[in-house]
Order: sequence, then structure tokens, then C-alpha cells
Amino acid sequence: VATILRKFPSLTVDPLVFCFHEQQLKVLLYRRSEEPFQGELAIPGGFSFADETTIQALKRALENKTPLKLGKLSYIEQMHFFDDNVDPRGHAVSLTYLCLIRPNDVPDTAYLTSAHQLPKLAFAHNKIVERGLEELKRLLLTTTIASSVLDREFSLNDLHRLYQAALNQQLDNRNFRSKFLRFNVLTDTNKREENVAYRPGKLYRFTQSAVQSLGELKL
Amino acid sequence: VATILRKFPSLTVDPLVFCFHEQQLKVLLYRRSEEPFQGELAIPGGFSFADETTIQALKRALENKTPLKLGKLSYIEQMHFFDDNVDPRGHAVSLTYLCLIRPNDVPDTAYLTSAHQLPKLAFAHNKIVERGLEELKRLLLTTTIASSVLDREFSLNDLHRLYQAALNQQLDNRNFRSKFLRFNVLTDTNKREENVAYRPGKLYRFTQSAVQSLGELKL
DNA sequence: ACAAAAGTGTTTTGTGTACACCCATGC
DNA sequence: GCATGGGTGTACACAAAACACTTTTGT
Repeated sequence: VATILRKFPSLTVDPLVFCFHEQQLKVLLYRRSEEPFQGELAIPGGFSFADETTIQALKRALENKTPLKLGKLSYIEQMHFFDDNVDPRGHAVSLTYLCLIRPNDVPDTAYLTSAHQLPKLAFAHNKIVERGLEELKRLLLTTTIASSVLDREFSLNDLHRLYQAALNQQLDNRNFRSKFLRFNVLTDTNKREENVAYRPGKLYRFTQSAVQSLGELKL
Repeated sequence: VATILRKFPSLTVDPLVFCFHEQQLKVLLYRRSEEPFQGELAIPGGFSFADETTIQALKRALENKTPLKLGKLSYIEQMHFFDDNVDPRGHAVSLTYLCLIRPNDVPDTAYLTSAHQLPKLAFAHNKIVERGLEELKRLLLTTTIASSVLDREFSLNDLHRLYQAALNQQLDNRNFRSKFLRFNVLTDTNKREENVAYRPGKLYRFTQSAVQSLGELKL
């Protein structure tokens, strides 16, 4: 039996956590305290061993290496599997997860960097972030995933700013509003922003907490 | 070192091969000759060991268990990674690949079944096919992936029948044609069908061999 | 009254959809 | 000339895109 077990590559999991912070789309990183790549920035991943799920491994890595708790994540979805990792310690394969956390749940001590201007990361982690960014954009355009990026209540302009930040482009405010309202996925809370030094915006929430599909793809 | 290696789950790869055959969307299977699930139908997967890529493992499994050659596949894309497999032999994780092969390249001896009316398969393979079907539909609606499902030259009606079969719904023929032509991805070969007992259709091919995106997702 | 951001409408252009008939070919 | 599938056009409703000003609130 041992001879069979020896033959498999080591499995790692990498949580790619995005959040919307200071009007920017950001990525959660940590600074490695050990070799390899000591001192460099990396995605806070770790090994996934036999007889545990990859989510259990994800929790361990995330909570050991960052101040986030798995339970605070608002969304977790499996993403690409990399089988061409260059880990100096041997053949490793790595499963990446796309994760989201709401602005209110981000600890102050979390290390965040802008997703659109990444520094050089350890391993091939830049590739992972690129890929996750594409996936996140796709989800924003086709689903109500924004409900997991924003706090539960938000103004239409918050939503507008999120889309502009994540897609990294300007979107006409009037068209954006009317289009989004036409999807019929938002509920007016009858509340308004508070403690702002200007006209307070109306607060909305997503009617359904589950992520649902938006514009249908038609042929 | 050995103690670390022992701890990882075994890794398997599963090639989910679709093809368009007898006007139907079909899936490639094989009948298992060994335990577990001896005698049952399954996706022709196998183990992926350390120091080989998952594609190498895919090739070995596919060519050992079916009459197909990896080199004949017209498209290979990584799909979902399952970490909740129920393999009686222990904790296994499995990476699935969505694969396509053109009608002309399908050997007569391949075991194919209709993708929309699957029998019960071994392991949790029904789930894999369901998922692959969703992914294939998505690709057909958003990319020129059809170029890897059809032979290089085909009539617009072939294309129409492919979409109807894969999406499992009727599509208005006139609208389908004008829409697809408007994408500007097809080239008229100036050839026609031969040896048909009716008016022969014009043959087209995709202008670019690489898969490209079709309708843009807009907001 | 001023600053700051919230909120609103119209026009033009293009796409989605529904629908029925003639055409070209082989036999 | 007939059977078979190939191929074409129009009208309507709605969505996409471009575009600038008024309103509300706090200070």
C-alpha cells in the first residue's frame, strides 16, 4: 500500500480572497516567514492532506496565516487547478478557491493590495490572481455575486463604484442604475445613508441572498 | 520525507469526451473490467502520479480504456475538481477535463451514449457529466467552441442541429443563421455538400482555428 | 449660499423574436 | 414532377448607448 501512496503529488489549496476596500478591489496576501520565498508576499495557502476536505485545509491555511476567519467569508467557489507548480520542494499541485468577504468583515490588520496593480508574488501566484480577477469579472457580469462583495445594505452608487473598480472601467451612472433595477433583484430598504456630509443615498439590498444568474445568454 | 508524502490523497483524472454523433450529443464511456464497479459504465479515467502532468495521466487512461487517441481530441479544457469522491479504496480526489472530438475522428468501436439520457454510471460520474454538459452549453453560447465539435467544413444546418442537440431545445432556423453570420466568424468555402439526395448545403468553416469569444457580456 | 454627491429622461440605434414561403437538387 | 431539406425577409418590441442637468442634504 505504501508504494502506491508514495506516488502521488502533494496537494495544496490557495484561497484567493477579494474585497472592496477604500473604493478599490483588493486581494488578501500575507508575508512569508519561512523558506521558500521567505519575506515575499503570497496567497495564504497550505497543504491539503488525506482524509480531510480541501475546505478544511483552506480554513487552516487562511486562519494560520491571516487574521481572517473562514466563517466570515461571504462566498467560496472552486477555481482553477494548477498542475504545473514550481515548488522547490517537489511536485505539488494546487487547487485555488475564489473567496469574497464583505467590507464590514475585513479585520483592520489584514494585508490587502490593489488587485489591479499587484507586486511580484511568491511561487506563480500572480497567475492565480490574474485568473481570479477574470473569473470575478465574469461573475459580476452574469450573476448577483455583488451581493457577496458589498455589505448587506448599500446604495446604488456603492454598487456602481464596485463595478467600476472591479471591471477597471467607467460605466455610465444613469444606464447602470436603470439596467440594474430592471433586473429586479434589488429591494429598497426605505433607509438612507447616515452621517454623510451630503445628500444621503437610498439603501438597497439584494432580494435573494443566494447568488442567481442575471442576463441570460441567448442564441 | 516519506511521512509527508504519505499524507496526501490519491489524485485521479477523468476525461469527459463529448461528440456530435448521429445528430445527437454523446459522451464517451467504457465498461469497467475490474473492481470496484466491475461491469458498470464509467468515464475512462485513471490515476495521476507524481512527476507527470495531469495531461500525461489523461492520455494513459484514455488510450488504455478506449479506442481514442489523445492526439485526435480537438479540445481539452480543465473542468471541476472533485474532492468528495467516494472511492472504496480510500480518499481520492479527481480532476475532470472537458474534451471534444470531431465526428470524423471518432472510431467506430468507441462506446457512446446520449448525453441527455445517461444510464447510471460508476462512482459519482453522473455528476461529472451533468456538470460538463452545463459547461459545454455555456461555451457554445459564448465562444466559437463549435469549431472543435464539428468537422472543419460544415453547413449552417449542421451547426444549427448541433446547437439544438447540445442545448436540447428548438432554435428558429432563420434567426440562428442570421445571428451566427452576423458574428463574422465563418468563411464560405465555396463548396457544397456531396452525395446527398436533396439540395446540397453550402459548406463553411470557422475563420479562426482558435476558440474565440462571441457575444460580449455587457453592463 | 455653497459644496458634494444623489438622482433622473430622452433619443437613437441595434438586437431578439416571431413567423411562412420559395428554391435547388436528386431521383 | 415530387420529395427533401436548403435558404430567405419583414415587422414589432425592447435593450443598449450616448448624453447634462436638477435635487437634496449638511455645513
